Amino acid sequence: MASDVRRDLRLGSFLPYVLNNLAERVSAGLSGIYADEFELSIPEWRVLANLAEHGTLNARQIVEFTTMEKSKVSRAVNNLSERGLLSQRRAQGDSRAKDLTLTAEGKTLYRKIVPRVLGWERNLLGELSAAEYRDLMYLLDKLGSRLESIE
Amino acid sequence: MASDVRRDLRLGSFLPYVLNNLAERVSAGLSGIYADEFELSIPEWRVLANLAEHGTLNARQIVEFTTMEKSKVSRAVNNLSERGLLSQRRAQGDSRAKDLTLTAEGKTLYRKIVPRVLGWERNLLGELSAAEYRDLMYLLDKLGSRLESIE
DNA sequence: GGCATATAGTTACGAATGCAACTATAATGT
DNA sequence: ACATTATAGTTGCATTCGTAACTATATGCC
Repeated sequence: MASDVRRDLRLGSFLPYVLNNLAERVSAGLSGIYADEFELSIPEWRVLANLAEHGTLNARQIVEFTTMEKSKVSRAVNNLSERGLLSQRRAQGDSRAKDLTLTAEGKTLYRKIVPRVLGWERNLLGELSAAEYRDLMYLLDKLGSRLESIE
Repeated sequence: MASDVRRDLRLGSFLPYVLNNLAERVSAGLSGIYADEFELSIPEWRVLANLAEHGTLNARQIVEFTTMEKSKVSRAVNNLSERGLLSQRRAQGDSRAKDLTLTAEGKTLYRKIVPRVLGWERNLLGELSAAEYRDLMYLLDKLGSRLESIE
């Protein structure tokens, strides 16, 4: 209804602003773990985590999962590859694509990081009840799908 | 309780990951407006919006409100100043600091942008009820304060 | 088959970023 | 008053980033 239309902008209740502030601070806090302790950049960590979760992927699929730029993904993949954390192999059906898979070393590193980041998340969520957590994830998901349909 | 402790990481329900993905996509969508139509970078828009909302501020205060790097703020302020959108004046009590205020031109630009970004937000929030919106903001706020206390 | 178009991934290059060092001024302790 | 430490803001520099151009391969169409 028309009376609901806000005419002035209050940053404190402007969702994009609140969301971004929070996300950046969460990201900074968390990346303290994988940057300082495991020498992974944020893009590298995201590639590692997606490969650990989904198994073999190519770069395009990682782009889809993470919404990172394909050049960013390309560079992160190369860094991880040089460190021996993932292996690349030309895809069977399409020789433009490369199948990316974590090496044993990559999986081992991942398994070391997981409990640390889950612990950090648990600490962050400390004050939320299970119901609140569910609500939050539900609402964020809803916004995510909405965003897709916008464009 | 101990049985609640997750041992494996699922990115789709890992809050930092979900939050960041969403925030980045929201930011990208929104910045389409002030970048393409008004030639403002994200840091410039944030400085502009904070000055519009809070009146005169110095750079340190903008850093506090936005959690941006102070060098980022410094450069955004200089750009806006060169474009005549804000004016700087040495602070009365402290001659290290500069009081920053939007010029008439800055305020005019801001007033042009506000309805566009509010419209965009309204579209994004389309599917959320008022109660859901309240819950979401409440939960994000709660996480924000929690984050402060973590460090 | 052969040409046009689409896609996977890389890379060159200019712009933006973050950190640390720096200048200038203020506040504090003795 | 003087030395020490803290703070406001700027800037140099190396790194990271995003865009666009590029190579190579695949797909669709005639």
